[in-house]
Amino acid sequence: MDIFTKEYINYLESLITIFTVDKGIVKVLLIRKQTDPYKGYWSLPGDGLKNNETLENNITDALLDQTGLLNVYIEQCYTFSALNRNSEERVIATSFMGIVDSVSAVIKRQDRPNIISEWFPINDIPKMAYDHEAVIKKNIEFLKRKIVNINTLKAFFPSDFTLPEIQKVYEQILGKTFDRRNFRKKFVGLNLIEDTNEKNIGFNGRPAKLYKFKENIKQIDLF
Amino acid sequence: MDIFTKEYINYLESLITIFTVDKGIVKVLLIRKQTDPYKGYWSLPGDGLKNNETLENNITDALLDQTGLLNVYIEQCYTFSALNRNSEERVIATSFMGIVDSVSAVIKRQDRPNIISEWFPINDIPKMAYDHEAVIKKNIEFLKRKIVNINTLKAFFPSDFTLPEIQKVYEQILGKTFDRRNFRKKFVGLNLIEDTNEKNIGFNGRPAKLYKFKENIKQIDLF
DNA sequence: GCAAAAGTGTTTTCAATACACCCATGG
DNA sequence: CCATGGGTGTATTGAAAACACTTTTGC
Repeated sequence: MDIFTKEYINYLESLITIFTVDKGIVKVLLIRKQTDPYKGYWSLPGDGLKNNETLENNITDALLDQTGLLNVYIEQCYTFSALNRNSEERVIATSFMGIVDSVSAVIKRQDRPNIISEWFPINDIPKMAYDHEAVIKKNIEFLKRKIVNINTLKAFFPSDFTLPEIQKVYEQILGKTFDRRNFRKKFVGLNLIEDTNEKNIGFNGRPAKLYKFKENIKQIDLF
Repeated sequence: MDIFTKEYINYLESLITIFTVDKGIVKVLLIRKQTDPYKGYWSLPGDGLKNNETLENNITDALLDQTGLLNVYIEQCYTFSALNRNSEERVIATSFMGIVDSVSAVIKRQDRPNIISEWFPINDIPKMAYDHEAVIKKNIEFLKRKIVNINTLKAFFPSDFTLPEIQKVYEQILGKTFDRRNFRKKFVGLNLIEDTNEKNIGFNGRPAKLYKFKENIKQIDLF
């Protein structure tokens, strides 16, 4: 190949939309820009790609460095190559979608006072830097296709969960509502979960049963 | 950003798996490598990405230049960034999936005797250069998810088609068989196609009816 | 005891499946 | 007239949808 010349030099970055569910609300993790351009706007975690690392390593490292999140379930979504997507020089971005459970979501690094991060509900995204709003949208679309997969869902709920919780996650991501009885009937019928015989006390109303996913469930699509 | 330094310099290429259906067989377009490395092996069409073009423009141009194919339905699939995927220097590849109908598929450029291209059935792929076999696999998986979409299917059959033809395409890509009567019932029931009142003569057996897609059909998923 | 949210069962409806015979063409 | 492949209709099955009342907790 003769592509190792000046006009073929490109710069890449990885970006990630991390999802979690916080008290029943599906949220994404954003970082506040403290320098121009787009000072005060919000942005996705991510980093420039060095030529000795893979995109997957890069985004995993960036995530740990910027948010302290470890062992995050990630999937590659899309590569954005519009010439004007970055305001300065031309940078290509590969976006990822990530999921953390609500417990891991709170363990964020506090030793970086210059990194301000915050969880935002997916239908209440603040003003975003660069093309990051379009990136989030694309990644939400990706999640929409993936959430029907049992492993993707499991990333939200690695340990105990209630059926109403899971139903709410589906309803927010898929943008439609389900009948509680039919949802339960279908979900339990799939034989993927088991009752922990514990209850989700401390909330209004009758406490919901706590379930957990069985070990070694096979990869299937629900819905 | 401070990423515009030597260690952040990356080289990219686009690759595309073009699908078509030829006498009922789903095939992909490959190009024979005539120089080392991998001389005699087959490879996907594609090209290095200059820093003043988008991936989509790049792959469209490369396709026209290398195969003469124009107005191809394309969708981005995946970006491969393994350090050793290209045998020489490190090159990142973004793969696309493309579809052409059987009529357009034969119009290939003959003025490039040094480019040898050939259509191969998807279950009879020859020995591939670099990681292109893995790329094809990933792109076939992508097509598998996309073929249920009416617009993707339409790219295979922009004009007349028969129901047995479409059924065979589904069967090959999804890897399962359908009952002829049930397939027809469902497909016709979707109200997406209209009878052209012509027949597919010249083949063995009773000639199949020719249909065409209606104008302005809304984007839906079948199956 | 009242509000809030969760658990439970039955009926209906519609789509998916299974299945067998006849029809139109080429040779 | 025979081989080949395409077109058609019906009965069955199963999953999705619709729907109302009771139960458990917090306050």
